[in-house]
Amino acid sequence: MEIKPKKSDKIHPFTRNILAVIQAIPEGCVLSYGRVAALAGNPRGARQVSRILHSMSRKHDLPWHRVVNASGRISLPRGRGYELQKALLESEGVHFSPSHTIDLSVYLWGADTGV
DNA sequence: CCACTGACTACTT
DNA sequence: CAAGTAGCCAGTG
Repeated sequence: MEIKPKKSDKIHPFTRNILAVIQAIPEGCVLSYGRVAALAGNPRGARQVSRILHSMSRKHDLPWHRVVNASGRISLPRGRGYELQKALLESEGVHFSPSHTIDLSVYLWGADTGV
């Protein structure tokens, strides 16, 4: 029978790439929205990443907590997941700075020790 | 199909 | 560092 992609071909490949990228993030590492979007093939799609997380994280098992903004900070407001994300990251070995920021030079996926 | 929204980013003041 | 402005693009109503 003919091979049909079927299955969620309603969404753009970009959207699906985001899911793949996020699921590919190793523990103890993080990625910025812009980075995920770039790896997905759309360096301008940072905003879409957040949207996808909202829509897909419910049905997919996405480690959304490994996604932070370009400043290495959690974008979620307090009481809306901020503390949850922070807890999940710390549980994976990600340390936070005194200013609630993550050292991207150390934890950003693909980044070295910063040296 | 049009309008609005949004877990963003970068630049400027 | 904070606030304002602009660009960006897919999901939802």
